[in-house]
Amino acid sequence: MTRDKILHAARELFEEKGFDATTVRDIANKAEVNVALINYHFGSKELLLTTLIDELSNATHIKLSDINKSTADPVAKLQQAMDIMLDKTFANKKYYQMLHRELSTVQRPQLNEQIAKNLKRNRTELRYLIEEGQRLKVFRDDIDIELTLGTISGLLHQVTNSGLRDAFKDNDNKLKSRIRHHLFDLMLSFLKRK
Amino acid sequence: MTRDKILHAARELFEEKGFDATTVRDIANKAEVNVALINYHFGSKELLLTTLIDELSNATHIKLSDINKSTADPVAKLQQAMDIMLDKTFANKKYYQMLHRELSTVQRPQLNEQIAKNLKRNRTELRYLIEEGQRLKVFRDDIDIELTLGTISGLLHQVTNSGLRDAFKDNDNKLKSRIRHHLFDLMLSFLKRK
DNA sequence: CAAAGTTAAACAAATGTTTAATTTTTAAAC
DNA sequence: GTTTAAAAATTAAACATTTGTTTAACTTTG
Repeated sequence: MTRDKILHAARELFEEKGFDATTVRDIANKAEVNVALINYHFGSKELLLTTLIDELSNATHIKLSDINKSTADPVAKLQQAMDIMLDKTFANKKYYQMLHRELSTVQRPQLNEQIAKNLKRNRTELRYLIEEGQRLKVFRDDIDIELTLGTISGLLHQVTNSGLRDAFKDNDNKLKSRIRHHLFDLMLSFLKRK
Repeated sequence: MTRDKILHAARELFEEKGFDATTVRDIANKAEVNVALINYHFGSKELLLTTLIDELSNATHIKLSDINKSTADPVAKLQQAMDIMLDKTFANKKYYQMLHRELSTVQRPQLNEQIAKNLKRNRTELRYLIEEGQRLKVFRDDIDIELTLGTISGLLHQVTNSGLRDAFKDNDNKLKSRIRHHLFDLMLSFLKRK
């Protein structure tokens, strides 16, 4: 189907080169369809991107709510959550790269809203998980939760955006287990009551 | 001087809207000079950016080498270093935002090299500081240094790129001291030997 | 007067989008 | 099952802007 061919080609190009650097003709060529079909099916290049993100937001969503429902202890829950986040992040590295790249621009403000809302969902669940750990007196309660969440997403951002150039000599699996270990170590030595 | 007027206008526009979204005519208008003068003085729009970053790299460089030379204990040194990094980061927020925005694109690879080299200087000094703390048996030596550095720069990246939207309701000074406190707390509970 | 600096205009290429014509698909009528 | 007409999809071409850059004439400076 034409619509899907366009979406597929657009995803690859937006993820690879970014929205601005990708022309509608690039997309049309890769999808092997006529240029005009992009505007015919999506209205505009920008609406193509919004549609794409909308459709991918569910597929890439990091679902932590199940963990919150379980009765495991806070430490185990946090580890599960971080594992899932790591998996999703690595599985959709290019996609997150694209989101952050687009988020860093100031044009298209409503698209920024869309992306920010998208990324925010994970934070809410993770915050809840930490707060629960605090209520159960397992985690310290004299910490800055917002910045704790920022620490985690900051590190994951480094993963997706190759801020870790040197560490990136490793292959993905090796790197993932390194980050996993570091993140557990870091967060637990910070969060756990002494 | 024309050259400086252009550089000054270019900095403001690149920091605000980004390189691609800024046109040479934007720059010429803001600098109140003729468009052709940009190419006359700098050769091209891209060379204008490289020149700008070159000239700013010294002004914005986070100089940690003095700290490394001192004889203070590792904890104090680390705190000093993080203080300086925080100050520089806040003082040049828009500038770092621009660097990371540009770094996230894949066009202009040699410019990426330039920026990466620029950002890397800080990491080297900080790594040395931590390694020294390890030699003095003050810091743990079973940690992943590369990812520890990534954690710090990841958090600072969140600062410059408003990944901390919610926390950003605070003014800069309030936010800076929050981050300072969090960073000290986080890093010391992670790094210090028990 | 020669070199450097400045100007307005033109240039060439690329961009997202629209148009108008043509083909294909859909679905109802026979 | 075939016909038929409206709707949907596709096409090539054109369109209107915008872009960074160059040119050629000029003014200013040393």
